[in-house]
Amino acid sequence: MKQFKRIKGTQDILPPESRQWAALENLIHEIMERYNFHEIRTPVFEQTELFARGIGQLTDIVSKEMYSFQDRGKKQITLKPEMTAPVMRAFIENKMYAQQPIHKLYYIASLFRQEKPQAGRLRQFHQFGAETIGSADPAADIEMIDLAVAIYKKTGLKDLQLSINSVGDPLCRNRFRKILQDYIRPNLNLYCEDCKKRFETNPMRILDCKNESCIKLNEQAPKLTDYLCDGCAEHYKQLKSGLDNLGIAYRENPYLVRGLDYYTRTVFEITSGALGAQNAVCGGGRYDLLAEELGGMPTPATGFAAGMERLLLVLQSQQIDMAETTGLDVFIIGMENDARPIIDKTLLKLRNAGYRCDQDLLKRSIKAQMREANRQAARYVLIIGENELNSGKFAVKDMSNGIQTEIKFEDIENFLEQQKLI
RNA sequence: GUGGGUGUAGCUCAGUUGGUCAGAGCGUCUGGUUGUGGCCCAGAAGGUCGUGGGUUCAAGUCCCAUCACUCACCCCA
Repeated sequence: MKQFKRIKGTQDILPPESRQWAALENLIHEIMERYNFHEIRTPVFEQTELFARGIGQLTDIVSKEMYSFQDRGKKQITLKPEMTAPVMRAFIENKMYAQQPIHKLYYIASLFRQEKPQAGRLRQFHQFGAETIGSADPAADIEMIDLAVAIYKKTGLKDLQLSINSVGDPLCRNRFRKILQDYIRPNLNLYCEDCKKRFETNPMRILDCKNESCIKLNEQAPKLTDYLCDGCAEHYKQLKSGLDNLGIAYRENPYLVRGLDYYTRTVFEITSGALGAQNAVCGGGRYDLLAEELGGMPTPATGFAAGMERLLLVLQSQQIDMAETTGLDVFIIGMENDARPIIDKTLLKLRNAGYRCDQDLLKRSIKAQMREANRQAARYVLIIGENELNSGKFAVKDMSNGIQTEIKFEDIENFLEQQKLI
């Protein structure tokens, strides 16, 4: 028989690994609510055009990485490759601006990008993130960075690096673009092939090139932060002093350019040395023009997105276990068929009372069942065989010390109560 | 799309210049006195050595192809 395999770039998250995921998700919910962000959930797919318009036609994501298809109604559909555009779409479509002037939203979502998989990069992957829609104040950017840092800190992660930059607004960016092109043009033929292509389409990216000779050529290159307009410069200055005020360490990286077209002013990135080549664990920034681009009223906004697989990889490399491993409170071993009703009722009663309990479902020998109880790290084992059926008492074994006592069937809950397991 | 690496029991891997090479550890199962775990001991189950060709008297072991996985480039979370 043919066996099925998962699609390339996808993963099965199995126990016990799934416990790490649940712990991380719980932590995200907790911190987000603490910062007064509220969860938003959007569909896994959207009209293709939403992403083409929102993210930018020329970006790698849109031009070559989207999972797009035509549905039976001949509509162009795309599995969402990122969350900011869908969130903004939902904000506009649901007229959320009419409820109140500012919305602080967060999400945990599965995203899809058809790239070649490698360490820390999958085709179906997960991000959590937040968006503050409605505020142009640098305070919103500061809170956003603070929020991301707070979540990482809470996981116990160490050695993360925060990089920040300002990419200005379209006016100062276009002005800078010409200045930059003028600087590069005389030496353009010395740059790598990729950069030659970028020269017209996205010259800012040339500054971000990792090619050694390009890095050399760029050493004296002008920096956008030196050419910001007054408004953008002031915004950037306030961002930095705000981070200083919170004691959040950052590194200014004038060459930090993000891959999505919608960013304005603030951009930032958090990286970890513990990862391989895909070391960006979080990226974000301000996107004041996206709402208009998607057909809404001009609405300033800022946000970030963080990769959960990558975060979990770093946690693993730093040997941080977020999911406390707890064994069972009670494991019930039965040896007689007649014990079935008592086992079932006891389990129901104890589970309702909040104890973690289980039983053997394979009709195994008592020895095998004891081994199972041990494997499950059960604290107490209740044994019920012929003798116990006759006496109306469980043989109760404390697995931590091997001491065994007898407890009446109906007294078992009181007994456990006294042990203060919960 | 481009390049590198790897594919042997459920898992992690040994398998020398082609000729007891089909193995180890872990895991699983069974047993080590009557109805009792962990440690220890004994035993068992489990693999057409990714797949398909080829070379050879003989191929996990060489050659070719193919598939899968993986890492890196590009880019990104």
